[in-house]
Amino acid sequence: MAEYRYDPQEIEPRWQRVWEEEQTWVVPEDGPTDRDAYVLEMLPYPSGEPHVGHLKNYTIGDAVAHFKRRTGHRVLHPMGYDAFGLPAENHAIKTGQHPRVSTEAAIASFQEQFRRWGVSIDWTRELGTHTPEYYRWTQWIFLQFFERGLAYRKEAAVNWDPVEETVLANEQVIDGRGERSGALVEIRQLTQWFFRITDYADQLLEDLDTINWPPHVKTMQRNWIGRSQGAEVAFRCDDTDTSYTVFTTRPDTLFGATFFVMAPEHADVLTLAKGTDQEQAVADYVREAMTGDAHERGDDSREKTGVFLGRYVTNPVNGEQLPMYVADYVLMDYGTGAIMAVPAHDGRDFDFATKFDLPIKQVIADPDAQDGVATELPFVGDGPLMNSGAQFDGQQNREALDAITTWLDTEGKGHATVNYRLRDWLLSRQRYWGCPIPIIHCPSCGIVPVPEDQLPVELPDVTEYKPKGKSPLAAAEDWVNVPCPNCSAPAKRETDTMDTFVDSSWYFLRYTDAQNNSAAWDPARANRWMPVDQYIGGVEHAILHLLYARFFTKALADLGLIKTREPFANLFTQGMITKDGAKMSKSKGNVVSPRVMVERYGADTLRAYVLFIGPPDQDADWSDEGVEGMSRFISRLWRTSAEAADTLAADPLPESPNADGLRILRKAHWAIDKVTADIGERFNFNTAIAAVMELLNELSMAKRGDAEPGIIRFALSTANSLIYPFVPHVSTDGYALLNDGARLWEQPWPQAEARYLESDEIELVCQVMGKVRGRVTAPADADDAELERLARGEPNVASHLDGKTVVKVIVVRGKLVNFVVR
RNA sequence: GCGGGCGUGGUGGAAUGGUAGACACGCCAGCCUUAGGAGCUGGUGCCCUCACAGGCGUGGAGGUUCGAGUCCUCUCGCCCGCACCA
Repeated sequence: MAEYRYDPQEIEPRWQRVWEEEQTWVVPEDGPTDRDAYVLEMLPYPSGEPHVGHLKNYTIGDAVAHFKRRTGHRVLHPMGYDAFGLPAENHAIKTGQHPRVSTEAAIASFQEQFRRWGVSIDWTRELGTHTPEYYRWTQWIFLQFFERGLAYRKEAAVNWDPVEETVLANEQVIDGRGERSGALVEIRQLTQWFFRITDYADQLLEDLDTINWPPHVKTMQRNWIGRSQGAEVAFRCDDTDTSYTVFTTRPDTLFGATFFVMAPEHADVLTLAKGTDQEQAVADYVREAMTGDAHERGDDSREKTGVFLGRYVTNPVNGEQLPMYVADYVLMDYGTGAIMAVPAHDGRDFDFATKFDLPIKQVIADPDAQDGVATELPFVGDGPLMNSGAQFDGQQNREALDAITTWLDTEGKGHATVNYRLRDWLLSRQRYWGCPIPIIHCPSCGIVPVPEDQLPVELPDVTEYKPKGKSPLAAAEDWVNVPCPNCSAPAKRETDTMDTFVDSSWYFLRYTDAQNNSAAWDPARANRWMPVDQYIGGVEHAILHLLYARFFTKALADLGLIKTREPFANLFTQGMITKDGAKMSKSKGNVVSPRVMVERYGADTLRAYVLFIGPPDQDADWSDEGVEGMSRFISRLWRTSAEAADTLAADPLPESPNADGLRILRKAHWAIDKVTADIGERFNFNTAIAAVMELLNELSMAKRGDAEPGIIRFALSTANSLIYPFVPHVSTDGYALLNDGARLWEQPWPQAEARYLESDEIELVCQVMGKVRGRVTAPADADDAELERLARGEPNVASHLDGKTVVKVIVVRGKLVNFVVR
């Protein structure tokens, strides 16, 4: 055995050279289009060098791509880089090095590692979102959206990250802090660019039913979109002769409204208070609320604050006068920025009413309480209405909800409506390293799109990357000052850049036609490949990237540029690899470097290890010992193959194998069946690898017995063939050794033969009262009576039946017999 | 608070309602070796036992079933997402 030494550092580059020279993974655009498959992993953000999370991501994707190829598909499996972004820019601020330089160094390192790992990528379609060849089309798409009103500019209260000195999208604010900087976000009133993603709220929600995604990701998207069915109801303020609309999901509680609350940001708050003795108090409160910390304001355990406005509105259902308040627990950006308060049936309103000593009026009877009077308020359950006028009293509240809405509608006082939590996507960033927004501001023409033939608007070089409240691009005066494309008067370019999530919202389309210099893509090519058959990435993108990409796809479909309305037909979200139970980070010093590991063990061992560590959708903890174990297995697989190739006669499979041969043949077909299902029907890569381990264990010198050489060779070839999607190099090498140089990647996937999946004998489990008392060998085709007879004959079973009455016998053919005794 | 997920040996994890712990790590013993972070063989849930036989065992408590890790109810713990969203 000693002379067969597994050397991944020799084997892996040797096969990589073959695949590189022959362009094995390039998928041509000509040829038949049936059996096409598009396998895609989320593109990496290139920074430093790849980590084990990348290794896992691309290993999963590569396994799927290889499996699909060998089961007869033409597979598109491309790679690119999400290359714009803040880390490179922050690095530039610190060092003065152009972000392009550090980014491209990182890209080079990623390319080198992906090749070293042997990932089967069609490199002819490689892209970087930071190249003018790519972002030209990002800008073009922006202009298409602009023309259709899907991209627009408005002044709004937006999230300002004081550390990054840029605005952020709602999706990038976590617990009131900037996603990257961790700094408390401030609210600023700014004019910014938005995408009208809210136009697609319903479609984004409904079409979730048409795609095969993990349920928890769908749920997260549903919650984020936050569709609420309810009603808009108008409350009139007679003093000022104006009407205020509120949104409520509970029109059934309208009769219980006892006061009215507006958000501090509401435009009319100051006007309403004007001339009342509350004027000063309101002004003070609003100023305080607007400058306060947004996160603290969002804390629902904080005591309620607010101020009386000195005015009243009329409750449209009963004419009652309700005092108006301003309070910061009402948010301007949900609903209408004003609410009707029903303290008896809403916790927040209840807290406010208690603090300000406002009336609390129960209008839904508690079915569990005598007289319906709830023992504890607020009461949020269901029950019949009370105190709601003769017309509605006694009706079940959920039914009354519709009745009241209908009544409001006929009275012209309100109507049914739907509200969303989803906000339009704020895409402007006051930063340098991003895609320039192709817009020119002209003093006379206003907002003018850059004409298509002037694209791309290239990012100019600057020397100062640090933002000073506005984009660093503003300092590039030669670039900023341009004639207006309309009237030729002096005008200025937009100096904000786009959120990097814009870049990654359409890259999967570009791969289908990556080298096209006259269009973003040829619709025929995009329609050929789209949607992506299998998308793979981290769950951290469940909302941001995955929602944005879906929005882009729908908008582009409405523009007639593609046919598909959903980008990713199947989604797989991989779990994180941790070390010692913690997320890997430089500061913790627990980072495992794939580069170092691959140098020590070879790529195949690492690839197999990250898949064997556990189910790939779950988090898993890295173990150096585990890698050792995988290294032993891979090495044993190769050594056994190499030795068999040298020492065993290359016989065909025998007509009638001996007992050992048959056993091994059966094990091989069992493994084919198991691995095929584990890869093809689920993502059970860990158990697929375990099945190949079992097969190899069966082939050890001690266990192979008298099995024929032809069968040993076949079983070893099968082991290599089955494990190929995970460890392409070693399996290709072993297979070639065993099969006279045959190329494994060109072999069809093995087929399990039914006649070897069944044996003519089974092990019959014998139970008494559900407890296993023995096992006997039985013919596979034995009938129930025969199985019962065999089970009764098992000595230990017999002793457990002795002196008992058998009241029932359960026979499961081919499996077990269970005696129920008394 | 709302929504989703997860609790199985010393460890990672396997188990269409039908043999709990596949496969692997670790550990123990043995072989081989000048040596081994190499290779090979065997053992390894816990209790009791020389062994056989037995008892216990999938966070906890009930239930359905001939039979429950798996299905149902309640409960405890952990993780993730959203959260003053009217």
